[in-house]
Amino acid sequence: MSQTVDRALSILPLLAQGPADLGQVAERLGVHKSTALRLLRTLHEHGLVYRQQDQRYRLGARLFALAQEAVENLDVREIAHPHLVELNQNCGHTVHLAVYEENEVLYIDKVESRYPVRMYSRIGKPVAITVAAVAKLLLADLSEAERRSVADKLDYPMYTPRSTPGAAAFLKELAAVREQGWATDLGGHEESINCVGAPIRGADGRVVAAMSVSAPNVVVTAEELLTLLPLVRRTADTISREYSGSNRPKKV
Amino acid sequence: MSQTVDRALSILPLLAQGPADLGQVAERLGVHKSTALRLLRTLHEHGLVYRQQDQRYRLGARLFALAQEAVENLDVREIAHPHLVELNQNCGHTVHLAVYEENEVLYIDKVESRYPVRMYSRIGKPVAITVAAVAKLLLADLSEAERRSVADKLDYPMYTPRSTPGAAAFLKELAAVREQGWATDLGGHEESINCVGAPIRGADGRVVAAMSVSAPNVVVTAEELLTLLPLVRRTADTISREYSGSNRPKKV
DNA sequence: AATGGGTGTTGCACATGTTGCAATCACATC
DNA sequence: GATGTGATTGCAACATGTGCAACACCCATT
Repeated sequence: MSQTVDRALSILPLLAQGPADLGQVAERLGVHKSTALRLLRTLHEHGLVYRQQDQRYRLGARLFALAQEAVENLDVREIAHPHLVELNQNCGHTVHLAVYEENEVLYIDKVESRYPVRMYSRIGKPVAITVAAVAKLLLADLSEAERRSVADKLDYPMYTPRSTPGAAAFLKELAAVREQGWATDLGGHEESINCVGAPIRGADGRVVAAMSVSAPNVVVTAEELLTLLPLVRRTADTISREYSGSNRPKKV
Repeated sequence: MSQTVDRALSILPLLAQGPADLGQVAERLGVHKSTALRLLRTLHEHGLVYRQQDQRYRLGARLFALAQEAVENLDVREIAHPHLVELNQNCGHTVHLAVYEENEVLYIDKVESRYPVRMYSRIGKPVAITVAAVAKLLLADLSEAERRSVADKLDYPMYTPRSTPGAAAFLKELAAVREQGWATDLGGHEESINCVGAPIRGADGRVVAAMSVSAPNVVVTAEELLTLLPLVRRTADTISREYSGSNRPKKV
């Protein structure tokens, strides 16, 4: 909508891939060097872009600070956190909290497993959307049309033989999740890791976030993990109630 | 330098404080509503801004993803990480890695304490710059003029009675740190928490990052923590060597 | 139903801010 | 000291962004 801003913002994902010098930025942006320079300067003044000693540009510090402030202002996260910790203390496994936003699902909180074997994930990192239990929960709550539209847009990487193979299978899985009110990921992302998850709902019943417990096979089998389901659901419901109470919908 | 981009970017910190509606954004930006709308739309298209159900805007998901990608591409971080983990396994305490950038010091990596009592901190969060050991290390390496300039610009909040009280004291401390090649924070940020830190240097000898070990009084006394200093310094030196090797300076 | 205040949104004429060029500078390397 | 690469600046042309005013919309009142 605004050409200049559009160009400037296009620089960010470009630099996210690694540092680049003025010429590279200009070329990949399709503009004259002088134009790129001015845009970079503006980004620099706002701290979103940093200039290293060798003159190349990379993403700057304020970006982290912003992302940090943003995530800390999310109501759900704040309310959920103590409950996630408690759950972690009860079962010892890694606990995740995730939200859906514009075709992406991302972790906004995490409590690390107390076992030495941990799974890799990081707050802010986009979730493997086609297989993760939290992703299924969040997408399952969308309208029929939205689910279809999102499912069509996605890629279906076969992380493991048990990954969701395509849109049809995914939609079927979402329907099942919607029906039963909880979700699993049994080795769909990494062969040896299983998850059980449950949705967190706002006062209007819509899913605002999803949480899950993950553990590797070497610690507990999938069956054992499933016995935690009631506990996970209870925790999610507690958070839902607390969230609904403090956050009465202003509209709708 | 670019008015439009400048205005658009000014929206981000504004939204970081909490969601705002179109009118508020326009007012705080000092522009017409229609202008603010177009800027917000552009930010929205790039995923930096999200529109919630009640029409208000808040920071968007892509911001996290960007910050995430950026931090993962930092060379020092990648090289340092395994060493930080090893150090953590040897001593059990929380280990931090931080860099300096444009008047800010921020954590770029962290390995959690294995003790139940943990200190609060988070990757991406700006460090308490006047008291943290890592901040002292990073600032101590700046030129005399830069140190003076930064020291003057800072605030000196008295987190505890042992916080650095002002610019003069801070500069003196920096000189000492520069001299001795390591730094501490003994209860300067939180009464009961102590840190010891050491610098990580590039091939040209300049400090590129700093690391520290932190532990609360209840776990180890300050004296006991100081006995870890040789280990911390050794780890920092190892990282420095590895970093210098893989990262020969292109210029200067 | 009708009214009114509060939003967010669109179309448009004007001029401001942005663009690309070409020239210049900074700084290596040969 | 010449040569090449990349960053930077000044400037004139004009594409872009701007504010205005009108409109659409939602909700609360009467």
